[in-house]
Amino acid sequence: MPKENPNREIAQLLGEIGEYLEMQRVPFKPRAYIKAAEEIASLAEGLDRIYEKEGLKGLRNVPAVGMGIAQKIEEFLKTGRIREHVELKKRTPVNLAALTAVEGLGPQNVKRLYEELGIRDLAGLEKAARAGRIRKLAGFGPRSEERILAGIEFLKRSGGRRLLSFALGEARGIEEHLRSMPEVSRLAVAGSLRRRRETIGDIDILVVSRHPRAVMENFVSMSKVVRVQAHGRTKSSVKLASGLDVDLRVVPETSYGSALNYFTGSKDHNVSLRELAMSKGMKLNEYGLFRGRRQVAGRTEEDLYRALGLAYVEPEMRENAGEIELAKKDKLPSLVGYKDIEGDLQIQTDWTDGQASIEAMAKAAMAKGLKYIAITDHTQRLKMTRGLDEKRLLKQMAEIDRVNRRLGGKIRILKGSECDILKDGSLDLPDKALGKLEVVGVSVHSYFNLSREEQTERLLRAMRNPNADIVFHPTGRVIERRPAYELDMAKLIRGARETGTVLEVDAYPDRLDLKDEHIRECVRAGVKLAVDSDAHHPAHLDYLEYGVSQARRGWAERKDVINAWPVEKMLSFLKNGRARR
DNA sequence: GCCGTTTTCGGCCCGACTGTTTTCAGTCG
Repeated sequence: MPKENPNREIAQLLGEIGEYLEMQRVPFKPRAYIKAAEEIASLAEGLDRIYEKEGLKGLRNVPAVGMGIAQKIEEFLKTGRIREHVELKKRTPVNLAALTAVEGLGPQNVKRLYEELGIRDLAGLEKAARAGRIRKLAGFGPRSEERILAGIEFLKRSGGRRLLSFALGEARGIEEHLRSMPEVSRLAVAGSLRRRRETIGDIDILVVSRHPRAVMENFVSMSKVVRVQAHGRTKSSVKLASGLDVDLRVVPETSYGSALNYFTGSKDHNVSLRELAMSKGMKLNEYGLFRGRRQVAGRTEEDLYRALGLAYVEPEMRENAGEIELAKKDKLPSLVGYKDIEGDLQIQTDWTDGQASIEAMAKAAMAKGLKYIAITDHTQRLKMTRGLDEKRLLKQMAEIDRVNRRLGGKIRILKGSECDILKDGSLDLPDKALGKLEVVGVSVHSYFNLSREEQTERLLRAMRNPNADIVFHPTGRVIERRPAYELDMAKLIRGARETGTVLEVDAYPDRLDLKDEHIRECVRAGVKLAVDSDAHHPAHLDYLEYGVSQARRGWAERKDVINAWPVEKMLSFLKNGRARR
């Protein structure tokens, strides 16, 4: 298993320090630690590298990290531990992260459960709950005990988060169900789903209705609901058979915009908006933007942002990552749109491990409104996919010519390849063969465990090949299943810029590779992207949507995405790239 | 502990719901 940078572990330790301090009711400090932990967890670069390069000063440049926390990080990097964490843990020796991951269980309750029942971890918690010991504690009861058991069950089953694609499917089903009610006058899916995060913890749905009771009743009695966790007048919460939680909120029409904004998040984005509202002598909550008692905005999100002096911020950008500053200056990027994609540059067929013919894939793409696709089957080294050698590749090219003629120009099928990158960075087909293709993708399917230096050099060498146009799924990660191989991303992006190579945003639901933060770095560096479905079946062309979300989360505009361009412009860009190498 | 077009000191988002409470604490988003 490749070794990952220390960010995850440091984030966990700092987060636990925060929760321990909360346990002791220390004011304000807990939030500082927890905030720092969140920032670090989402940091692209390893803290070890930052510290190597710029020392304490570099660490302090990380958002939410000041002198105190920077020194704790330094301590960890030097000694492998943080003394304060060790001390706190000694006082309350529990597996804090695991216990507070149980829904409804926070630091205060963990403390009581430890002190009164000696519970230290999930196993102990489960045992005590099953034995009916928890309900005897003051402040707890049978319901809390039940909830704890259900929380443990969910953690065991799902690890807590699901893929975007999965959650989106569930959400759209519920959306359709509720929209069929005459009592529902407006409905929106909010939360991290609306921001299109790559994994989703729960589904948030917002409804405007004059008859909240009827909507709530219908919602909690849906057939997929296995448990009702809350059932109030304006808020209900259920668990679906799939294990996903769904929250439903009902608000009045006049609050729709502010509620949608509030429930879309992110939390950090909202906090910043509220602070901005306060600085302007107003107050923002889910019911509206208020000056004194008077509501000045909140019926729509647009009027809300306007009243705060901001340009409208697209949901995918609401991560408090600089978007508010840009919105103040009306300098937000104009994100690539879901309908901007003109072609798909990675498609497999039944020549290798795809399930449909070239023609069937082309027709499916036409039906989706695409103007061009590249057929990019695997190459010979990938034996299990019956990868193409030079001879079969030539045959396939002839077949593509035939299909193109048959389809009469209604869609253009480009000749391409997903050419394997060998261990030393050379490519799996001779240059002479690759030179005949219009779109050459290159990708890694072996030797995931090379050292960071070797892996980076391997990819750089592949990019220097005069025929390599695009690096497919550049980091190789599979969400929640396989971490990315070790890679110096900054170096790779520099290499892409120097060689004019395109980096892919692979839209396959469990890949989403590149990640949003890497996309942002590409955009900043002027490296172009290709958003591809990686389809192995006609239905997979729908995955393009997830790739576009990902690109939008990385602040990509149309000009950054080559397959959002007309085919001739796209091809001449690739040709220029080859000429530069 | 962090942070700064009110500030290097003095703030730090805000409301709903649950469970077990008789007025509220804990948790969540």
